[in-house]
Amino acid sequence: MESVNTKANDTPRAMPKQARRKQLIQATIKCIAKKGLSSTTMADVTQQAGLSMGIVNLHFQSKEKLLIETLRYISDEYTDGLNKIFNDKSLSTEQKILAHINFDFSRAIIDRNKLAVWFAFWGETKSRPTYLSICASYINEIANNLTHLFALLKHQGDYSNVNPELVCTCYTALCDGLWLDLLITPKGMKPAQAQAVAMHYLATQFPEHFQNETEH
Amino acid sequence: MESVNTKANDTPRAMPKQARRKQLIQATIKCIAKKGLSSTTMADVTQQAGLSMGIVNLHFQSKEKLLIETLRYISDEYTDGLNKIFNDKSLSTEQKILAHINFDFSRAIIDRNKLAVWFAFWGETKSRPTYLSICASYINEIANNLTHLFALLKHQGDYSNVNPELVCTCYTALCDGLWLDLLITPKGMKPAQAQAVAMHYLATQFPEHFQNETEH
DNA sequence: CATAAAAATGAATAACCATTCATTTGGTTG
DNA sequence: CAACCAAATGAATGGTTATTCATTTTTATG
Repeated sequence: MESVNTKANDTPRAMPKQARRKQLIQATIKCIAKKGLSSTTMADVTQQAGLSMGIVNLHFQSKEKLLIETLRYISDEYTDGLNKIFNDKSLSTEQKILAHINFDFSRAIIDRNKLAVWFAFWGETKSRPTYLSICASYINEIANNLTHLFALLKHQGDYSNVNPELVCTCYTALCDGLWLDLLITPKGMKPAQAQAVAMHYLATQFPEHFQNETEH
Repeated sequence: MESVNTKANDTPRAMPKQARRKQLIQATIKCIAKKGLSSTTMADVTQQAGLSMGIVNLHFQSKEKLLIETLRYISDEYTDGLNKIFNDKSLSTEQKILAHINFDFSRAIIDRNKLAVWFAFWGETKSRPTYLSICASYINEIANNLTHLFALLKHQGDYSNVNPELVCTCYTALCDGLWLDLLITPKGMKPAQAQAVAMHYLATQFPEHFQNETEH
Protein backbone atom coordinates (compact mmCIF):
# COMPACT_ATOMS: atom_id res chain seq x y z
CA MET A 1 0.00 0.00 0.00
CA GLU A 2 2.44 2.61 1.26
CA SER A 3 5.28 3.43 -1.08
CA VAL A 4 7.64 4.66 1.64
CA ASN A 5 8.80 2.68 4.60
CA THR A 6 10.05 4.16 7.85
CA LYS A 7 13.10 1.90 8.06
CA ALA A 8 16.52 3.38 7.34
CA ASN A 9 17.70 0.73 4.91
CA ASP A 10 14.83 1.49 2.57
CA THR A 11 15.93 5.07 2.14
CA PRO A 12 18.52 5.77 -0.55
CA ARG A 13 20.04 9.20 -0.53
CA ALA A 14 18.42 10.21 -3.78
CA MET A 15 14.91 9.68 -2.54
CA PRO A 16 12.83 12.61 -3.78
CA LYS A 17 12.14 15.35 -1.25
CA GLN A 18 8.46 14.63 -1.12
CA ALA A 19 9.07 11.00 -0.22
CA ARG A 20 11.43 11.89 2.63
CA ARG A 21 8.84 14.29 3.99
CA LYS A 22 6.26 11.52 3.88
CA GLN A 23 8.64 9.19 5.68
CA LEU A 24 9.08 11.75 8.46
CA ILE A 25 5.35 12.37 8.72
CA GLN A 26 4.69 8.65 9.08
CA ALA A 27 7.32 8.43 11.78
CA THR A 28 5.59 11.35 13.52
CA ILE A 29 2.27 9.52 13.45
CA LYS A 30 3.84 6.47 15.08
CA CYS A 31 5.50 8.60 17.75
CA ILE A 32 2.35 10.54 18.61
CA ALA A 33 0.48 7.25 18.95
CA LYS A 34 3.22 5.72 21.08
CA LYS A 35 4.24 8.64 23.30
CA GLY A 36 1.47 11.23 22.92
CA LEU A 37 1.70 14.61 21.24
CA SER A 38 2.99 16.33 24.37
CA SER A 39 6.04 14.13 24.81
CA THR A 40 6.99 13.42 21.22
CA THR A 41 10.45 14.89 20.63
CA MET A 42 12.51 15.52 17.53
CA ALA A 43 14.86 12.79 18.70
CA ASP A 44 11.92 10.34 18.86
CA VAL A 45 10.74 11.17 15.36
CA THR A 46 14.12 11.05 13.68
CA GLN A 47 15.07 7.84 15.47
CA GLN A 48 11.74 6.25 14.47
CA ALA A 49 12.52 7.21 10.87
CA GLY A 50 16.05 5.81 11.20
CA LEU A 51 17.56 9.18 10.34
CA SER A 52 19.61 11.83 12.09
CA MET A 53 18.62 14.68 14.37
CA GLY A 54 18.91 17.56 11.95
CA ILE A 55 16.72 16.03 9.26
CA VAL A 56 13.41 17.52 10.37
CA ASN A 57 14.67 21.08 10.32
CA LEU A 58 16.17 20.40 6.91
CA HIS A 59 12.84 19.31 5.44
CA PHE A 60 10.26 21.15 7.57
CA GLN A 61 12.14 24.13 9.10
CA SER A 62 10.68 23.48 12.54
CA LYS A 63 8.91 20.96 14.74
CA GLU A 64 5.71 23.00 14.65
CA LYS A 65 5.65 22.87 10.86
CA LEU A 66 6.19 19.11 10.92
CA LEU A 67 3.17 18.77 13.21
CA ILE A 68 1.05 20.96 10.98
CA GLU A 69 2.03 18.92 7.94
CA THR A 70 1.22 15.74 9.82
CA LEU A 71 -2.29 16.97 10.56
CA ARG A 72 -2.65 18.06 6.97
CA TYR A 73 -1.45 14.63 5.81
CA ILE A 74 -4.07 12.63 7.68
CA SER A 75 -6.75 15.19 6.81
CA ASP A 76 -5.90 14.96 3.13
CA GLU A 77 -5.74 11.20 3.17
CA TYR A 78 -9.20 11.14 4.71
CA THR A 79 -10.84 13.74 2.48
CA ASP A 80 -9.23 12.33 -0.68
CA GLY A 81 -10.71 8.94 0.11
CA LEU A 82 -14.13 10.44 0.66
CA ASN A 83 -13.98 12.63 -2.42
CA LYS A 84 -13.26 9.58 -4.57
CA ILE A 85 -16.53 8.19 -3.27
CA PHE A 86 -18.54 11.40 -3.60
CA ASN A 87 -17.30 11.97 -7.16
CA ASP A 88 -17.76 8.41 -8.38
CA LYS A 89 -20.43 8.64 -11.06
CA SER A 90 -20.92 4.90 -11.17
CA LEU A 91 -22.37 4.87 -7.66
CA SER A 92 -25.95 5.58 -6.70
CA THR A 93 -26.79 7.86 -3.78
CA GLU A 94 -27.46 4.86 -1.59
CA GLN A 95 -24.19 3.22 -2.64
CA LYS A 96 -22.25 6.38 -1.88
CA ILE A 97 -23.59 6.50 1.65
CA LEU A 98 -22.78 2.81 2.09
CA ALA A 99 -19.31 3.46 0.73
CA HIS A 100 -18.91 6.31 3.19
CA ILE A 101 -19.75 4.15 6.17
CA ASN A 102 -17.45 1.40 4.94
CA PHE A 103 -14.64 3.86 4.43
CA ASP A 104 -15.10 5.59 7.78
CA PHE A 105 -14.63 2.32 9.62
CA SER A 106 -12.13 0.68 7.28
CA ARG A 107 -8.82 -0.61 8.58
CA ALA A 108 -6.84 2.13 6.86
CA ILE A 109 -8.84 4.88 8.55
CA ILE A 110 -9.60 3.63 12.03
CA ASP A 111 -6.07 2.38 12.53
CA ARG A 112 -5.49 3.23 16.20
CA ASN A 113 -2.27 5.10 15.46
CA LYS A 114 -4.15 7.49 13.25
CA LEU A 115 -7.09 7.80 15.64
CA ALA A 116 -4.62 8.79 18.34
CA VAL A 117 -3.28 11.48 16.03
CA TRP A 118 -6.74 12.84 15.21
CA PHE A 119 -7.65 13.19 18.86
CA ALA A 120 -4.24 14.54 19.81
CA PHE A 121 -4.72 17.43 17.40
CA TRP A 122 -8.39 17.94 18.21
CA GLY A 123 -7.34 18.26 21.84
CA GLU A 124 -5.11 21.18 20.93
CA THR A 125 -7.36 23.06 18.49
CA LYS A 126 -8.63 25.50 21.08
CA SER A 127 -5.13 26.86 21.65
CA ARG A 128 -3.80 26.51 18.06
CA PRO A 129 -5.73 28.43 15.43
CA THR A 130 -3.72 26.75 12.67
CA TYR A 131 -4.89 23.31 13.68
CA LEU A 132 -8.44 24.59 13.89
CA SER A 133 -8.40 26.08 10.41
CA ILE A 134 -7.08 22.86 8.88
CA CYS A 135 -9.90 20.94 10.55
CA ALA A 136 -12.54 23.52 9.67
CA SER A 137 -11.92 23.24 5.95
CA TYR A 138 -12.36 19.50 5.63
CA ILE A 139 -15.29 19.43 8.05
CA ASN A 140 -17.32 21.84 5.95
CA GLU A 141 -16.49 20.11 2.70
CA ILE A 142 -17.59 16.72 3.96
CA ALA A 143 -20.71 18.07 5.61
CA ASN A 144 -21.81 19.68 2.36
CA ASN A 145 -21.35 16.46 0.44
CA LEU A 146 -23.13 14.32 3.00
CA THR A 147 -26.03 16.73 3.37
CA HIS A 148 -26.44 16.68 -0.38
CA LEU A 149 -26.56 12.88 -0.44
CA PHE A 150 -29.14 12.77 2.33
CA ALA A 151 -31.22 15.36 0.50
CA LEU A 152 -31.13 13.22 -2.65
CA LEU A 153 -32.10 10.08 -0.76
CA LYS A 154 -34.96 11.90 0.92
CA HIS A 155 -36.73 12.07 -2.45
CA GLN A 156 -36.16 8.41 -3.25
CA GLY A 157 -38.49 7.13 -0.55
CA ASP A 158 -41.26 8.05 1.81
CA TYR A 159 -39.02 10.37 3.83
CA SER A 160 -40.92 13.63 3.82
CA ASN A 161 -40.07 14.52 7.40
CA VAL A 162 -36.36 13.81 7.15
CA ASN A 163 -34.23 16.92 7.65
CA PRO A 164 -30.98 16.40 5.66
CA GLU A 165 -28.92 18.99 7.58
CA LEU A 166 -29.98 17.52 10.89
CA VAL A 167 -29.26 13.98 9.73
CA CYS A 168 -25.83 15.04 8.49
CA THR A 169 -24.97 16.69 11.82
CA CYS A 170 -26.21 13.71 13.78
CA TYR A 171 -24.55 11.11 11.60
CA THR A 172 -21.22 12.96 11.54
CA ALA A 173 -21.18 13.48 15.31
CA LEU A 174 -22.09 9.82 15.78
CA CYS A 175 -19.19 8.69 13.60
CA ASP A 176 -16.78 10.94 15.52
CA GLY A 177 -18.05 9.58 18.82
CA LEU A 178 -17.62 6.02 17.58
CA TRP A 179 -14.03 6.85 16.63
CA LEU A 180 -13.52 7.93 20.22
CA ASP A 181 -14.93 4.62 21.42
CA LEU A 182 -12.54 2.78 19.12
CA LEU A 183 -9.64 4.78 20.52
CA ILE A 184 -10.32 4.68 24.23
CA THR A 185 -12.13 1.38 24.65
CA PRO A 186 -10.25 -0.76 22.14
CA LYS A 187 -11.06 -4.02 23.91
CA GLY A 188 -14.77 -3.29 24.14
CA MET A 189 -15.58 -1.98 20.67
CA LYS A 190 -14.67 -3.58 17.38
CA PRO A 191 -14.71 -1.72 14.05
CA ALA A 192 -17.57 -3.90 12.79
CA GLN A 193 -19.65 -3.04 15.85
CA ALA A 194 -19.02 0.66 15.43
CA GLN A 195 -20.08 0.40 11.83
CA ALA A 196 -23.24 -1.44 12.84
CA VAL A 197 -24.14 1.37 15.25
CA ALA A 198 -23.76 3.97 12.51
CA MET A 199 -25.86 1.81 10.21
CA HIS A 200 -28.50 1.51 12.92
CA TYR A 201 -28.87 5.29 12.89
CA LEU A 202 -29.14 5.45 9.10
CA ALA A 203 -31.81 2.77 9.27
CA THR A 204 -33.90 4.97 11.56
CA GLN A 205 -33.90 7.71 8.92
CA PHE A 206 -34.04 5.72 5.69
CA PRO A 207 -35.62 2.37 6.57
CA GLU A 208 -36.44 1.57 2.94
CA HIS A 209 -32.78 1.82 1.99
CA PHE A 210 -30.80 0.67 5.04
CA GLN A 211 -31.27 -2.29 7.33
CA ASN A 212 -30.36 -2.39 10.98
CA GLU A 213 -28.21 -5.54 11.07
CA THR A 214 -28.63 -6.18 14.79
CA GLU A 215 -32.41 -6.17 14.77
CA HIS A 216 -34.31 -9.43 14.78
CA MET B 1 -21.22 28.39 42.46
CA GLU B 2 -17.59 27.51 42.99
CA SER B 3 -16.35 27.91 46.53
CA VAL B 4 -12.72 28.47 45.55
CA ASN B 5 -11.49 31.21 43.29
CA THR B 6 -8.23 31.17 41.39
CA LYS B 7 -7.22 34.67 42.44
CA ALA B 8 -4.46 35.05 45.02
CA ASN B 9 -6.31 37.40 47.33
CA ASP B 10 -8.99 34.80 47.97
CA THR B 11 -6.51 32.35 49.38
CA PRO B 12 -5.63 32.71 53.05
CA ARG B 13 -2.73 30.67 54.26
CA ALA B 14 -4.88 28.43 56.39
CA MET B 15 -7.01 27.29 53.49
CA PRO B 16 -7.47 23.56 53.97
CA LYS B 17 -5.21 21.39 51.85
CA GLN B 18 -8.07 20.07 49.81
CA ALA B 19 -9.14 23.58 48.83
CA ARG B 20 -5.65 24.57 47.71
CA ARG B 21 -5.47 21.46 45.59
CA LYS B 22 -8.79 22.38 44.02
CA GLN B 23 -7.52 25.89 43.32
CA LEU B 24 -4.50 24.47 41.52
CA ILE B 25 -6.61 22.03 39.53
CA GLN B 26 -8.88 24.83 38.36
CA ALA B 27 -5.86 26.86 37.34
CA THR B 28 -4.65 23.82 35.41
CA ILE B 29 -7.96 23.58 33.56
CA LYS B 30 -7.72 27.21 32.51
CA CYS B 31 -4.14 26.78 31.35
CA ILE B 32 -4.85 23.64 29.33
CA ALA B 33 -7.74 25.44 27.64
CA LYS B 34 -5.63 28.52 26.95
CA LYS B 35 -2.30 26.98 25.95
CA GLY B 36 -2.99 23.31 25.28
CA LEU B 37 -1.85 20.34 27.32
CA SER B 38 1.48 20.10 25.54
CA SER B 39 2.61 23.62 26.34
CA THR B 40 1.16 24.11 29.79
CA THR B 41 4.05 24.62 32.22
CA MET B 42 4.29 24.66 35.99
CA ALA B 43 5.03 28.37 35.78
CA ASP B 44 1.77 28.89 33.84
CA VAL B 45 -0.30 26.99 36.36
CA THR B 46 1.15 28.59 39.47
CA GLN B 47 0.95 32.06 37.97
CA GLN B 48 -2.67 31.46 36.93
CA ALA B 49 -3.37 30.44 40.53
CA GLY B 50 -1.54 33.52 41.82
CA LEU B 51 0.88 31.37 43.80
CA SER B 52 4.56 30.55 43.70
CA MET B 53 6.51 28.03 41.65
CA GLY B 54 7.09 25.39 44.27
CA ILE B 55 3.46 25.03 45.25
CA VAL B 56 2.49 22.24 42.86
CA ASN B 57 5.26 19.93 44.01
CA LEU B 58 4.28 20.68 47.59
CA HIS B 59 0.68 19.60 47.03
CA PHE B 60 0.93 17.09 44.19
CA GLN B 61 4.56 15.85 44.23
CA SER B 62 4.87 16.22 40.46
CA LYS B 63 3.35 17.74 37.35
CA GLU B 64 2.21 14.35 36.14
CA LYS B 65 0.23 13.79 39.34
CA LEU B 66 -1.36 17.22 39.03
CA LEU B 67 -2.52 16.30 35.54
CA ILE B 68 -3.91 12.99 36.70
CA GLU B 69 -5.80 14.70 39.51
CA THR B 70 -7.13 17.24 37.03
CA LEU B 71 -8.55 14.50 34.85
CA ARG B 72 -9.98 12.81 37.90
CA TYR B 73 -11.52 16.11 38.99
CA ILE B 74 -13.49 16.72 35.81
CA SER B 75 -14.42 13.04 35.60
CA ASP B 76 -15.75 13.09 39.14
CA GLU B 77 -17.62 16.33 38.64
CA TYR B 78 -19.29 14.82 35.60
CA THR B 79 -20.15 11.44 37.09
CA ASP B 80 -21.32 12.97 40.38
CA GLY B 81 -23.75 15.17 38.48
CA LEU B 82 -25.07 12.21 36.54
CA ASN B 83 -25.32 9.97 39.59
CA LYS B 84 -27.49 12.56 41.32
CA ILE B 85 -29.86 12.21 38.40
CA PHE B 86 -29.71 8.42 38.18
CA ASN B 87 -30.31 8.05 41.93
CA ASP B 88 -33.09 10.61 42.22
CA LYS B 89 -36.14 8.59 43.25
CA SER B 90 -38.50 11.46 42.53
CA LEU B 91 -37.79 11.24 38.79
CA SER B 92 -39.45 8.89 36.33
CA THR B 93 -37.39 7.00 33.77
CA GLU B 94 -38.37 9.48 31.09
CA GLN B 95 -37.49 12.42 33.34
CA LYS B 96 -34.10 10.94 34.14
CA ILE B 97 -33.24 10.68 30.47
CA LEU B 98 -34.40 14.24 29.91
CA ALA B 99 -32.32 15.32 32.89
CA HIS B 100 -29.32 13.53 31.38
CA ILE B 101 -29.60 15.35 28.10
CA ASN B 102 -30.05 18.68 29.87
CA PHE B 103 -27.06 18.02 32.06
CA ASP B 104 -24.83 16.85 29.21
CA PHE B 105 -25.33 20.12 27.36
CA SER B 106 -25.61 22.44 30.36
CA ARG B 107 -23.38 25.47 30.70
CA ALA B 108 -21.40 23.95 33.56
CA ILE B 109 -20.51 20.86 31.54
CA ILE B 110 -19.97 22.05 28.00
CA ASP B 111 -17.96 25.04 29.12
CA ARG B 112 -15.30 25.23 26.40
CA ASN B 113 -12.46 25.24 28.91
CA LYS B 114 -13.58 21.88 30.21
CA LEU B 115 -14.26 20.46 26.76
CA ALA B 116 -10.71 21.37 25.83
CA VAL B 117 -9.49 19.47 28.87
CA TRP B 118 -11.57 16.37 28.07
CA PHE B 119 -10.22 16.17 24.55
CA ALA B 120 -6.68 17.01 25.61
CA PHE B 121 -6.67 13.96 27.86
CA TRP B 122 -8.54 11.72 25.43
CA GLY B 123 -5.86 12.58 22.88
CA GLU B 124 -3.22 11.18 25.22
CA THR B 125 -5.00 8.05 26.48
CA LYS B 126 -3.33 5.71 24.02
CA SER B 127 0.09 6.51 25.46
CA ARG B 128 -0.92 6.93 29.13
CA PRO B 129 -2.51 3.89 30.73
CA THR B 130 -3.36 5.92 33.83
CA TYR B 131 -5.51 8.33 31.85
CA LEU B 132 -7.17 5.41 30.13
CA SER B 133 -8.07 3.64 33.35
CA ILE B 134 -9.60 6.80 34.83
CA CYS B 135 -11.76 7.17 31.72
CA ALA B 136 -12.65 3.50 31.57
CA SER B 137 -14.20 3.48 35.02
CA TYR B 138 -16.62 6.34 34.51
CA ILE B 139 -17.52 5.24 30.99
CA ASN B 140 -18.67 1.83 32.17
CA GLU B 141 -20.59 3.22 35.10
CA ILE B 142 -22.54 5.67 32.98
CA ALA B 143 -23.19 3.13 30.22
CA ASN B 144 -24.68 0.71 32.73
CA ASN B 145 -27.01 3.35 34.12
CA LEU B 146 -28.13 4.58 30.72
CA THR B 147 -28.67 1.10 29.35
CA HIS B 148 -30.83 0.35 32.36
CA LEU B 149 -32.94 3.46 31.78
CA PHE B 150 -33.44 2.60 28.11
CA ALA B 151 -34.41 -0.93 29.05
CA LEU B 152 -37.02 0.40 31.47
CA LEU B 153 -38.41 2.81 28.90
CA LYS B 154 -38.61 0.04 26.34
CA HIS B 155 -41.39 -1.55 28.38
CA GLN B 156 -43.33 1.68 28.78
CA GLY B 157 -44.31 1.93 25.15
CA ASP B 158 -44.57 0.04 21.90
CA TYR B 159 -40.81 -0.39 21.62
CA SER B 160 -40.40 -4.12 21.20
CA ASN B 161 -37.58 -3.85 18.67
CA VAL B 162 -35.51 -1.35 20.59
CA ASN B 163 -32.14 -2.72 21.69
CA PRO B 164 -31.16 -0.89 24.91
CA GLU B 165 -27.42 -1.67 24.66
CA LEU B 166 -27.31 -0.48 21.09
CA VAL B 167 -29.25 2.68 21.87
CA CYS B 168 -26.92 3.40 24.79
CA THR B 169 -23.83 3.00 22.62
CA CYS B 170 -25.29 5.12 19.86
CA TYR B 171 -26.59 7.85 22.16
CA THR B 172 -23.33 8.04 24.12
CA ALA B 173 -21.18 8.22 20.98
CA LEU B 174 -23.52 10.86 19.58
CA CYS B 175 -23.16 13.00 22.70
CA ASP B 176 -19.37 12.69 22.58
CA GLY B 177 -19.34 13.66 18.92
CA LEU B 178 -21.53 16.67 19.64
CA TRP B 179 -19.07 17.73 22.35
CA LEU B 180 -16.40 17.65 19.69
CA ASP B 181 -18.52 19.86 17.45
CA LEU B 182 -18.98 22.30 20.32
CA LEU B 183 -15.23 22.38 20.83
CA ILE B 184 -13.93 22.67 17.31
CA THR B 185 -16.73 24.52 15.55
CA PRO B 186 -17.76 26.93 18.30
CA LYS B 187 -19.17 29.48 15.89
CA GLY B 188 -21.24 26.96 14.01
CA MET B 189 -22.83 24.91 16.78
CA LYS B 190 -24.66 26.24 19.81
CA PRO B 191 -25.34 24.13 22.91
CA ALA B 192 -29.10 24.25 22.26
CA GLN B 193 -28.58 22.91 18.74
CA ALA B 194 -26.39 20.09 19.98
CA GLN B 195 -29.03 19.18 22.51
CA ALA B 196 -31.70 19.20 19.81
CA VAL B 197 -29.65 16.76 17.75
CA ALA B 198 -29.36 14.36 20.66
CA MET B 199 -33.10 14.70 21.28
CA HIS B 200 -33.76 13.96 17.62
CA TYR B 201 -32.02 10.63 18.05
CA LEU B 202 -33.98 9.76 21.19
CA ALA B 203 -37.16 10.61 19.31
CA THR B 204 -36.32 8.01 16.66
CA GLN B 205 -36.18 5.32 19.35
CA PHE B 206 -38.89 6.42 21.76
CA PRO B 207 -41.33 8.52 19.72
CA GLU B 208 -44.09 8.20 22.30
CA HIS B 209 -41.89 9.77 24.95
CA PHE B 210 -39.64 12.25 23.13
CA GLN B 211 -40.43 14.80 20.47
CA ASN B 212 -38.06 15.93 17.78
CA GLU B 213 -38.17 19.70 18.32
CA THR B 214 -36.99 20.58 14.84
CA GLU B 215 -39.64 18.58 12.99
CA HIS B 216 -42.69 20.30 11.60
C1' DC C 1 3.31 37.03 73.63
C1' DA C 2 6.71 33.52 72.67
C1' DT C 3 7.47 29.41 70.47
C1' DA C 4 6.69 25.75 67.49
C1' DA C 5 4.68 23.83 63.45
C1' DA C 6 2.90 24.27 58.94
C1' DA C 7 2.59 26.45 54.53
C1' DA C 8 4.45 28.95 50.95
C1' DT C 9 8.18 31.11 48.50
C1' DG C 10 11.38 31.60 44.59
C1' DA C 11 16.24 31.47 43.36
C1' DA C 12 19.19 27.82 42.07
C1' DT C 13 19.80 23.40 39.83
C1' DA C 14 19.84 19.90 36.63
C1' DA C 15 17.62 17.68 32.96
C1' DC C 16 15.70 18.05 28.62
C1' DC C 17 15.08 19.40 23.98
C1' DA C 18 14.68 22.19 19.45
C1' DT C 19 17.70 24.16 16.48
C1' DT C 20 22.13 25.19 14.22
C1' DC C 21 25.95 24.45 11.21
C1' DA C 22 30.63 22.74 10.17
C1' DT C 23 31.60 18.41 8.35
C1' DT C 24 30.82 14.09 5.89
C1' DT C 25 28.60 11.16 2.57
C1' DG C 26 26.58 9.89 -1.77
C1' DG C 27 25.05 10.87 -6.29
C1' DT C 28 25.48 13.29 -10.69
C1' DT C 29 27.62 15.31 -14.60
C1' DG C 30 30.83 16.16 -18.22
C1' DC D 1 37.12 9.36 -12.68
C1' DA D 2 37.30 14.00 -10.99
C1' DA D 3 34.94 17.72 -9.47
C1' DC D 4 30.88 19.46 -7.89
C1' DC D 5 26.52 19.71 -5.56
C1' DA D 6 22.76 18.28 -2.78
C1' DA D 7 21.52 15.60 1.15
C1' DA D 8 22.34 14.08 5.54
C1' DT D 9 24.81 13.93 9.83
C1' DG D 10 25.28 14.69 14.87
C1' DA D 11 27.96 17.24 18.28
C1' DA D 12 27.48 21.65 20.20
C1' DT D 13 24.48 25.52 21.63
C1' DG D 14 21.19 28.02 23.99
C1' DG D 15 16.72 28.33 25.66
C1' DT D 16 13.15 26.22 28.43
C1' DT D 17 11.21 23.92 32.29
C1' DA D 18 10.32 20.57 36.30
C1' DT D 19 12.03 20.01 40.64
C1' DT D 20 14.52 21.07 44.92
C1' DC D 21 15.26 23.14 49.33
C1' DA D 22 17.04 26.86 52.33
C1' DT D 23 14.56 30.70 53.79
C1' DT D 24 10.47 33.41 54.92
C1' DT D 25 5.77 34.01 56.26
C1' DT D 26 1.70 32.74 58.57
C1' DT D 27 -1.02 30.20 61.85
C1' DA D 28 -1.73 27.51 66.05
C1' DT D 29 -0.66 26.55 70.84
C1' DG D 30 -0.08 27.22 75.76
